[in-house]
Amino acid sequence: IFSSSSPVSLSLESSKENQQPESLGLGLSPHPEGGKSTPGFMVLHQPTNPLGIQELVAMSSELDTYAITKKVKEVLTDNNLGQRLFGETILGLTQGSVSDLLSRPKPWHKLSLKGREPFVRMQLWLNDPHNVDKLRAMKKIEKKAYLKRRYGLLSTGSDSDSPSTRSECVSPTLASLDLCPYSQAKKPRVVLGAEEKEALRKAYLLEPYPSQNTIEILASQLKLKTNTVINWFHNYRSRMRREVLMEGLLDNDTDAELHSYSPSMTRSPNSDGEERRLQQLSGHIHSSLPLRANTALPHVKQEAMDREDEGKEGSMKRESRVQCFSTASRREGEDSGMSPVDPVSFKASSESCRSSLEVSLNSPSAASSPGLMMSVSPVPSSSAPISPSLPNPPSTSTNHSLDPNQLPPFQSPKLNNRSSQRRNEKMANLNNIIHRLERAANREETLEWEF
DNA sequence: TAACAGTCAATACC
DNA sequence: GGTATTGACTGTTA
Repeated sequence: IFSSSSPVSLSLESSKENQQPESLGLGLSPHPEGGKSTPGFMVLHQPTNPLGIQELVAMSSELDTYAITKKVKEVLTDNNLGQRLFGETILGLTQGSVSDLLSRPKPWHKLSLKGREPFVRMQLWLNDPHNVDKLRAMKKIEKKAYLKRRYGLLSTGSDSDSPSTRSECVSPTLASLDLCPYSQAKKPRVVLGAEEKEALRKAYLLEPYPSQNTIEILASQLKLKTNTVINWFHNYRSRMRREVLMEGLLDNDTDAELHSYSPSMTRSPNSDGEERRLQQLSGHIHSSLPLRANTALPHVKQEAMDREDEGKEGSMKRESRVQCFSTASRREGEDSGMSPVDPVSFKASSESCRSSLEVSLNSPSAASSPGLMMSVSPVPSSSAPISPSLPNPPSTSTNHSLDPNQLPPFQSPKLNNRSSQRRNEKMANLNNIIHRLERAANREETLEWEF
């Protein structure tokens, strides 16, 4: 995993003799710069290491983040150790972050220094021969503390600020007495409805980088705060990007790895309760977009559109969008190897073509726009997912993914949700898409990208 | 200053 | 009870 020339040589192979037990093991403080800490779990983080974690990170050569997370997951599950315990004790992260990291590790070269930190910590932890024992010890301590609290033996001492309780008030009684200064500051979490998400997703497909105006229109029509819409776009772009990175990572992986990897990695960033079910029909990021024609959508149309001849402009705009997308993917194909649907690469072309993105979200032109075309209809790869030379021209074709009647029959999610065969089909489907896009980009087949 | 990376934490899911 | 998802936030970057 580490090159031999690495100044800091870490290896997945645990080596007892070449490491200071505490410095390469659990001895690193998760927050060397005095950042937010996780009280109650610092026992194992005595700052005995002469090198700070950041130095280690900076000196470290490339790590195989995928191998590390895979190994960590293995160790954790084999030893029945939870992500929360591991995250708070070893990484200084919360359970959700750990889950995220473990199921969707970014490639090393795509990580910032800060982003590399948890992986270095994981590597150090893996190198520690007593890693599991230490975590088990922590688990015991936690359990004891929990029992103490539970059976009323809790003093106001250190137990009360353990991670499991630190976000709460000391007790519900105190909270009800308004003695908790944070109880009123808490905002209720916004939970977007399925239709809102769908509308946002469609808007994203049309315009991954919406203008302020578009954002405001979206917000008002969906009755959301503009910040919520902005955040949604940020998050979605970010998670899209990561998803694409993961696909790339998988692409380079062996078939055996593919089979053994966590099913969650093929999930799209848009998965949630309802959509998880839809993912039976469509595994990856593009094909999982539930584009139902009958969904109520906000009418997002930029003002300029009103001044133009929509009928004539419509098809031209669609062509223009295809052209833009093509440019983006060609550029991508040349450098990082990222997928052509990466929003970063899309941005340049998107912006340069922004004036051509004036498409009503619920207009027929939107339904058949190439942006939506990219959301491949949810058919298994075995049924020829994409044909660059589909017979129907954009202006007259009906997008299959928009027609609920064309969806495969709905099946119980539990029947095949974890089916590795289906997963592989989906992955093959995605790879097929990407390769076709790249090939088409290289050949400049800008008008044949219809799926 | 917009977009980003990384993360938290509420909540849904298994 | 553990894990995954996701809206919101903070700090960084270009």
